Amino acid sequence: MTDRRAKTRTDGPGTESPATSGSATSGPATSGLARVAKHTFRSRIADSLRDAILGGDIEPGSQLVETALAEQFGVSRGPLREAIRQLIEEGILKTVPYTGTYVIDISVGDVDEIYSIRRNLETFAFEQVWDRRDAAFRGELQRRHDALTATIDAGDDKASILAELSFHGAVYEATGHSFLLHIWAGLRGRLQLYWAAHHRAHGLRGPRRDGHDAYLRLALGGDLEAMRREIDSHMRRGAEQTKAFLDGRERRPARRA
Amino acid sequence: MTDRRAKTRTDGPGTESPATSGSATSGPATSGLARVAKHTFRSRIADSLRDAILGGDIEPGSQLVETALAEQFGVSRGPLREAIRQLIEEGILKTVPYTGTYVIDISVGDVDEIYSIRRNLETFAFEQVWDRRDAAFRGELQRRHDALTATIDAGDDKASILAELSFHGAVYEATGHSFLLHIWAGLRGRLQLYWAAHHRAHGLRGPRRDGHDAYLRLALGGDLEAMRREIDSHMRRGAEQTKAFLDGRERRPARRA
DNA sequence: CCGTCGTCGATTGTCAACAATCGACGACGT
DNA sequence: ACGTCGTCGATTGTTGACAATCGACGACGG
Repeated sequence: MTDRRAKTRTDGPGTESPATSGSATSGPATSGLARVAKHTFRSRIADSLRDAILGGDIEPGSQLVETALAEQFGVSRGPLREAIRQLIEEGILKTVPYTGTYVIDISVGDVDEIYSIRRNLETFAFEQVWDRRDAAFRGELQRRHDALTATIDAGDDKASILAELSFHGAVYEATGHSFLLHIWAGLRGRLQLYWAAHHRAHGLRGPRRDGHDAYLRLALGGDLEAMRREIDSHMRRGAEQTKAFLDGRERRPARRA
Repeated sequence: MTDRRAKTRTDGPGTESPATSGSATSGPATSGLARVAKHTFRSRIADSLRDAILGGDIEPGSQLVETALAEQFGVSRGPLREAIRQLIEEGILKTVPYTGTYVIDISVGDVDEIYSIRRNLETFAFEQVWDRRDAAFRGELQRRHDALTATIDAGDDKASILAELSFHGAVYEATGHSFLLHIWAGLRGRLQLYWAAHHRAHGLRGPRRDGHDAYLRLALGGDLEAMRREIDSHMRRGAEQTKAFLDGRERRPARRA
């Protein structure tokens, strides 16, 4: 169906060299020909299903039926099950043997975990990058911040979620730290899930047009300690905001440990 | 002939697979009755295959053939492929469509990444736990340190690897931070892979009988800043040691980008 | 009226066969 | 002798059918 999907997801550690424009690896000059995107059903199903879940098209906590999904995707259950297994390991699906597969349910306890670990890792990322912030990095950060502001001005909430994640992701990518990128992919998925649910429930996540101005200024500045404090407060605000939203929908109490 | 129930195949290397995972976390009051261990082939294959890889029974970089593995495990390729997909997402296998599935190859670049992120996360874990270190935590840490020393004295290198990982894992478990535990599982796998390769190549990883004495003393003490410094130096030493080993076996240069 | 148990539909788990693709070997032409 | 191309074996990708298990509904007996 939907071909040519921009594969923005950096999968496991050791895939390819991201942001660095290098490609100066020894050997034959890469003649500019893009690799021809091996089309295997499994990978496309995984991408498509992940987008549907993280984008909020499938309610958190709802059950996925293999036969129905397989027919919907137009494939057999084999590749579908492998895609499901992949998403389970990514942490956005859960399965109970012989019973069912469910989209993970979001809880306030998870929010604290996600934001606390995110504060730690984002600080770590800035420490790694701090003395290597070149013009390319600064330009990229500025560009993504502009894109974020543009989507907010346009009122496109769904795009603003992706833009904000892209903005924060810039630092992780700049580190060139593949394992860190792998962890960030997991964090990003959770955040996207929370925010999408928030958006679906309230319509808006909040104004926050200038929510990243200080963040950007300090990220481009020279005071690492101030940047640490900004990350700290930024995460604290984010966690409070997300938890407030989740507390408001206490329809279903803690159903999972 | 359709009766595959009777097959009592040797479930791969070692039957101690369900050892380390279960009883650590504080679950609901287990009323004495152990859960009946849903036996699904997929999960057992995944555990068994992971143990074989991380334990060093399968050479890093070698290819896994589905048909051969399936026959060896006595199951069909379906469950096997799902287990493989799971291990791929865990980061210890790689696959090239229509070509092959390979155990990840270890490289010196990865070691720097693993130890740098591990230093950061282990510090984070101690910060989280520091003011909540009760008698149970101290006892558990002491107990695991004793176990580690015992395995070293016994000359059981394979067990000492697991004991050291268990010792360090105590802090992560004490945080009760599920996402942090998830990340630690990935780190632990990599470390186990490195150390197993080291052991297979050199026979020993080094003396280090007192390598964790200072670590334990500070972890039980009252100076968090000193603990931070100890983690820092501990990781630095570990990274240097592992990298030195990997540099020594430069038989096969970078075979992949 | 209530508790217990058997039955049934739904869903996941597993299997064996078939198709698509890749890498290498060897024949062929120049 | 060398490069090129077709063929073949090996391996993974995909499929549809069959078996095992779970949860719920309803019959039955108290």
